[in-house]
Amino acid sequence: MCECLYSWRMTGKQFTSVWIREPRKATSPGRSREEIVRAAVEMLDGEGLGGLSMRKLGARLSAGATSLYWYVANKDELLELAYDEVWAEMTVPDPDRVGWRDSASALAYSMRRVVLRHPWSADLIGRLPALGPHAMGVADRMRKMFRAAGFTGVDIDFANATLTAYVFGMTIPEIAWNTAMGDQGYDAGEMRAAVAKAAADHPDMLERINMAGYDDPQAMREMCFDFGLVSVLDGLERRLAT
Amino acid sequence: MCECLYSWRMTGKQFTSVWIREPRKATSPGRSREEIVRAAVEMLDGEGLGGLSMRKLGARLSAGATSLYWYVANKDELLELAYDEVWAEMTVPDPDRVGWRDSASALAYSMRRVVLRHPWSADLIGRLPALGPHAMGVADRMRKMFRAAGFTGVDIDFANATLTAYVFGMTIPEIAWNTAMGDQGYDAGEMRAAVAKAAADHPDMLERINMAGYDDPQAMREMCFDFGLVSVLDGLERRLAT
DNA sequence: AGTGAACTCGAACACTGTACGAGACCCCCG
DNA sequence: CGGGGGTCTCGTACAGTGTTCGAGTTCACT
Repeated sequence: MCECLYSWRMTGKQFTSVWIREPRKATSPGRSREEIVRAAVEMLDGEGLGGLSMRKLGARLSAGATSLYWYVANKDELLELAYDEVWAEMTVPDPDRVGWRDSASALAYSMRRVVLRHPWSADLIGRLPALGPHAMGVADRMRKMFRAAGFTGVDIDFANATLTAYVFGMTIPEIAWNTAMGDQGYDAGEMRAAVAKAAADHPDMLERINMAGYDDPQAMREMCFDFGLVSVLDGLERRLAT
Repeated sequence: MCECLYSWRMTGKQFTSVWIREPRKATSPGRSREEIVRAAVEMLDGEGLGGLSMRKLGARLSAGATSLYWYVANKDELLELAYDEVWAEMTVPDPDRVGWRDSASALAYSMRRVVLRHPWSADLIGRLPALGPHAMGVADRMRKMFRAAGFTGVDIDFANATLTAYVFGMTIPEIAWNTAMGDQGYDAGEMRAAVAKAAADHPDMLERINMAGYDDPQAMREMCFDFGLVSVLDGLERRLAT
């Protein structure tokens, strides 16, 4: 499963990001950066992170592989651009209308849904800088939300980081699981047996595996997410009390 | 920054893991699987995930590149093996002696430290199945811990997942930041200016960037981690009250 | 008509993981 | 002593990857 491989190129480059570099003067020709990013997102949605290659993306746009490099400096830069599109789909309800807790809760669920919808983004979260306009927008609204809740100073950012860490920390493995299982049909019994084998030395773990609910992991994970979210929000609320 | 690239091979393979497959009969020749994994971990520690290639690893062991495939089916499998070594370094104090809360807290800090020590593992967390003996051991001890705390049934696993999600969700971006900054000297002022540019449209975000503490991100992140951890543990404690 | 910028892209480079098959070693059995 | 036959090594080759380079094309404007 999880047939993945990564690589960090170790070129000692400067800290850069598409959002920081001076953008190329827009000239709106036939091909545009927007069009390229859109096609990239489609390709990523359809084939996953490994399914996107510059050559294939070029072919999809009826262009030579290396033509894209006119609009985009890097593949990484392209990924940054695509990544920001994902943030555009996350919604933060107005805390002044629904209260900060409901707002935070809705945001958490929105984040989870969006990432599940674009599984490739899970591999980018926390690894690519989220400095794009959409990511900034979400961060900004989150700050307002936690400020409305009563947090002040650095605590606003701490609360922010805590909630984000929880949501993504919970969702990332969920996606890995989904894609591993989604490749071919998922057989609960077979799966259980496989994991049981790995847990053979730990009777306590075996008990867990044989527990009710293991057969419907979808529902289980939803319950788990909610349990954790309520806990995190309770914990944050407690910070406000003192 | 973050000059990374990933790829998911899309071969529709079966769900497998080193820990599930029947292991090759051990014959202890000159080269051994243990030795290979040890060398791989060293290489990963030194050069990061992208610094490990089968050819280079082979060269380090004075072996041909493809010789390793006798001991290891895949690069992924090798990574699974290396990954499990990381779990071996995480410690869970006995909850019966120090109480579940201190035990959980110490574990969280231990996890963070270990992952920071092996930054490459952050790219594997939640993506590779953690079914190795060491990962199982930690999971087992965590179950005991939360059971000792008073959780029952699925709540044990929910609490487990919540804490893990928080710790890793907090630590993963921390590492991305570290490696991006570590490549060359980190200049606080320059960095601040760069991010400020990205946040130009959000005065609230700018306020954050100009806040005290932004110059010592190391200390800041430690405080942040603690803030979130206390919140999460408070939230979990609250689940016990009802 | 000429100039220079905007843009395209084929070829090449240096990598990657890994399948395959030929060979080397060595132990054991006849 | 003469072979198997398993264990193990590894050179070669293949199909990819991101990216650089430089030559070529198109086109608007002077």
